[in-house]
Amino acid sequence: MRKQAKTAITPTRAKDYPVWYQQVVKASDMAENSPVRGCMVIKPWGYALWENIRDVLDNMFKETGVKNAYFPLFIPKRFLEKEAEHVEGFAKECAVVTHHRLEGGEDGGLVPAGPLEEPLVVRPTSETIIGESFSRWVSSYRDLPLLINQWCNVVRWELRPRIFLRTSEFLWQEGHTAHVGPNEAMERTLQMLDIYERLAESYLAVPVIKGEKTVSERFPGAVNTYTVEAMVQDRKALQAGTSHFLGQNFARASEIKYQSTQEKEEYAWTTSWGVSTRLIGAIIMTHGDDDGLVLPPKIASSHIVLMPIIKKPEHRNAVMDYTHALARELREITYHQRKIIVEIDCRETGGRGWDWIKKGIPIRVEIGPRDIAQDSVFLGRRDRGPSEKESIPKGQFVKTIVSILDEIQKNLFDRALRLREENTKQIDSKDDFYAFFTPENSERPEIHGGFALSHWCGNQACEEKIKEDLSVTIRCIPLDAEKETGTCIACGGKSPMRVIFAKAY
RNA sequence: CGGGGCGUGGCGCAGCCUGGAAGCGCGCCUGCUUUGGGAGCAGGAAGUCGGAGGUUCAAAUCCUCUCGCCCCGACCA
Repeated sequence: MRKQAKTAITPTRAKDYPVWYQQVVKASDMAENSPVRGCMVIKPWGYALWENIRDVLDNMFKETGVKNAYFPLFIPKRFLEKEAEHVEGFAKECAVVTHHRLEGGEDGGLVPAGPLEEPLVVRPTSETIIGESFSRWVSSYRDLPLLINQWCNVVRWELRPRIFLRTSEFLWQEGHTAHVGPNEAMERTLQMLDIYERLAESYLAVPVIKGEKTVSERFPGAVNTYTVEAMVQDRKALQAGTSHFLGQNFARASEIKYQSTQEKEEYAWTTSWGVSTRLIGAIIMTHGDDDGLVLPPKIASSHIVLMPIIKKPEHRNAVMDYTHALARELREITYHQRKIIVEIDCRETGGRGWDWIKKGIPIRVEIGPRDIAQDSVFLGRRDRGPSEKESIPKGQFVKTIVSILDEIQKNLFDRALRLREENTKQIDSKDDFYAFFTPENSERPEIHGGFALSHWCGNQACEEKIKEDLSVTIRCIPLDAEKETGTCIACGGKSPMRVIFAKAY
């Protein structure tokens, strides 16, 4: 009967997922590209998400004894050269500062002058410079464990940037700890992984799988790398956080030594762990729909927008008073350690409701004279269709707002989990495996594939072969994987367990 | 950096092949009208057609170079 249902975002996810993603970022007013390729301007609506993620994590870290500190942006080049694998891993993507001054050039422009004696590298990660500090801070077993975190930006020169997912500069937190022994360090590594899981699942409503990375996917210089992997709506894997057991590699490189109770000099055992603004990309791709962003209430930039409906001037005062009174009432309510954030949108245009849908605000409330007469509000929820709105008594709304938000939060998680489960397959035959990861339309690949739980013999060559053939990699070896013998999907050799294969961001 | 696609008001697009006064939809501003759930009518503001050269009487349109964005590949949180 009606013209086809319009979506607020074109193209839709099914039509062109990458372009859809960019349109959501734009339409939700979260961020924009900067004049510098690969960098982004994070606007208030996007930055608020980061602040909320930061607050949640920061508290969790501190509950486990971690302290915040700040280390310099610039790292002397020789520091990066200390750990061989580390050098190799990061050398290709480092920004290097070689001068400390600009001088007037011939054509009125500026030219770099004052060359530095030793070039400075803009931190791609801070293991080396923090290691240098740690080496001076640690001398006795009594100084351990040393538990430090910093919130900062880092730079990794990216060839193919994607806003929030892979930018040349991004914001993150990097935790660095030093311990007396391997067990304690490993325990910390996994403890932080648990925190990332908790952040992802109970705050971002993003289901994740904890696992260990294979050798080829490991952090350069690490002994083990652990990850939380999410599946986003085009069924690709997204690494949402990593935690590394560094063994004594960096302690050796940076001379982090302590005297043990036996009066022996020992190298410390270290860890590092981080999550970045990439998480915002994970939120967009996990929950967003064809009408735009969908924000999980627990970390939403704002929770509710109130939209007064004023058709006749004589109603104005009554409607505005009612709206402001409701806003005051709502702002007193605490939702998971945060006061509820209420927006009031007084624009008198029809499209404003859609602006808020595109921004992903969990709850929209329309308030007009008729509602006021019944002392009720007209409510729209972002986990439901744009026109599935209902009138409910104001008192009830205020009383149940927390549980409504919780319900939305839960619905988003359940929906995301269902998507992952529906697209996770145990695959044992090589043909099925190749078919699973091959689109029907190779020109314009449709959304296909997912997570394949398949056997792998542990041989790097097999992993490499799959990657070459299909651009599919082992996302992780799940920590809770059951021991189950089988045959390797690539070579047919013996395999002790299933791992997760997927295309990845 | 290699292959493919695309850059036209804030957003989405047409026009380009065949050169001849910059258009459409949404949004924005003003006014009037209007069951309260993506309103209607009328008027209006806003673009050096990504940038630089060139061909031409005339370039959004043809040619060359360049920059940016998206996809595929190499690299990666």
